[in-house]
Amino acid sequence: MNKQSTNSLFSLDYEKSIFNSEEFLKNVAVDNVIFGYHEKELKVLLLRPGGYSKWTVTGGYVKKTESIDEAAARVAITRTGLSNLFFQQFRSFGTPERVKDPELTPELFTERTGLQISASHWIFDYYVSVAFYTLTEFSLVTVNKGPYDEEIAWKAIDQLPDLMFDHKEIISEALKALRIHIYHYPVGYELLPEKFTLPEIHNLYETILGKSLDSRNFTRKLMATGILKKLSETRSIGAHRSPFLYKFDKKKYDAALKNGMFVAF
Amino acid sequence: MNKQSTNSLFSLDYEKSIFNSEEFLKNVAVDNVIFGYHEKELKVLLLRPGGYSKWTVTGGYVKKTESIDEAAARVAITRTGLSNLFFQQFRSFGTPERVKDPELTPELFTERTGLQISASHWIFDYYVSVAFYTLTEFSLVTVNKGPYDEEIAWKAIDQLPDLMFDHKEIISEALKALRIHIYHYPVGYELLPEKFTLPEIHNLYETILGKSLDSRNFTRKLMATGILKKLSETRSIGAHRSPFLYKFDKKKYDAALKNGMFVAF
DNA sequence: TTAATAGTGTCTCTAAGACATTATTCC
DNA sequence: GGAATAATGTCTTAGAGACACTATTAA
Repeated sequence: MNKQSTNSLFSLDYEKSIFNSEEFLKNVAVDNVIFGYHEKELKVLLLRPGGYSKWTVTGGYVKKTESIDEAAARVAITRTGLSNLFFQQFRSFGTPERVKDPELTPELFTERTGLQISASHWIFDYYVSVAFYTLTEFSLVTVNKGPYDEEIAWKAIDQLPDLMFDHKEIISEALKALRIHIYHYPVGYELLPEKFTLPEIHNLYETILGKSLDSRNFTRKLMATGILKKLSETRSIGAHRSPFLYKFDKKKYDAALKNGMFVAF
Repeated sequence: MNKQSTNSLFSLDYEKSIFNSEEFLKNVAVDNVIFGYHEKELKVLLLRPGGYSKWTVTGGYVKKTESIDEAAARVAITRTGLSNLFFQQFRSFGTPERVKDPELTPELFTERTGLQISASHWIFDYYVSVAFYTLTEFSLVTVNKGPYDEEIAWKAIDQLPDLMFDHKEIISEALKALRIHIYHYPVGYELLPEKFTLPEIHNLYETILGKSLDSRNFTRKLMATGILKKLSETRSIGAHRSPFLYKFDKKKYDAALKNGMFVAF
């Protein structure tokens, strides 16, 4: 669990080529706030680039041949190794001040990477971040560092370290968007095992919403959506009554994802 | 009403300079879907560039010194002459296919504008549009054509002409976003005269939502939000009972804009 | 039997939705 | 008086929210 590697999805040459190649759109990037859930904890995947004291959310540039959605998916796959994660665009951020940081100057950039890049290069202009959030079960993930990253780690959303640029605001807006999302769409398919218990999904909702929910009302309302199927199996959890297992009714789940639903928790 | 002019906010030299200057961010633009309401009609402000058969929503590039919000506001001010309009970012659009149009090729571009621009220039790469919508009362507006625009006009949202690129989808998403917005925030300050009647705001809501609302329930729910103040004056409307005039309670209106509210119409 | 957790039913109260009559104005 | 529009009250019903007891398991 919580494995970490610097893997072959990254190469130094590849990263270096970004700044000079004609492969990428200029002045645009995607940021992807990767939320990880595991046993009542909601965390976010953060990086600390080498030589910096501050952390960043995962992100990347957009290739001229791919859409912004594809770029966000590529970021998630590169960092987590998992494809087909649920992700959602929620806002774009763009102000001239947003990429100003005393630790990121052309001089320090050169010092850090060994690359000679003119101070008038477009990467020192401000860029617009199209921001997404992604949901995953973090115990399934082997996180991948890039060559310029000193650390990559899951951080609890209520104990965030110092963040670079406006990334604190981006995370806070991502969480707001997720909390609105959860009232209008089903959540959980990527966050729970295939078979799970009512207390497990109850905990998931409480964790994401950051508040406790009455179990009787929660169950009544969740079952009323029709997205769950009760199985006849139970899970043994020691010296306690064994909870029943449930599965998502994938057809109804997908229909609810597409058409929306409303549950007032 | 519905005036039109080519005014000094535009100049040909200025427009030409966009493509070569270092003043703008590359591969990013803002699109601003300007909705205009007047007497039970919801319209959108569209342009038809000279030499094209298709129409576009208003938009523009982003200066390196301004935020995307400022760019969207600048677009609205330039086109309508009005400042302080309500506007809202709702989504960003970015796929390699989105700016492909058989009428927009480097050759045709040169033919149309007389500008020699290399086919590898960044304006022929795809760009990401950060999309906003703006609300205004269209009888107050004097619309402004740019030097490359052959026509500018308000078009009813259910009778849109052929639109360039993905602008049909952008308008459709803007309308969806506006309809969700109207359930969570007050709407009307920029769309109604200072003093207005209940039937007038009732029509506004019916027009935006595209459905009829029971007047008794509508009044009850709208008054329950507290954003309206009933005046003792009435408006004379001919051989009918004179409706009372109302004003927005600006303090409560702004608080509701900031904190959100919920009204299920 | 005890300790821990799972599972579930009922009451109250608010508010959404459906619905029709009276009031005002001017001709 | 008639024609047009404004204004408003009540009933029903669905569901949100508050609340507590019984069932199961294994030590």
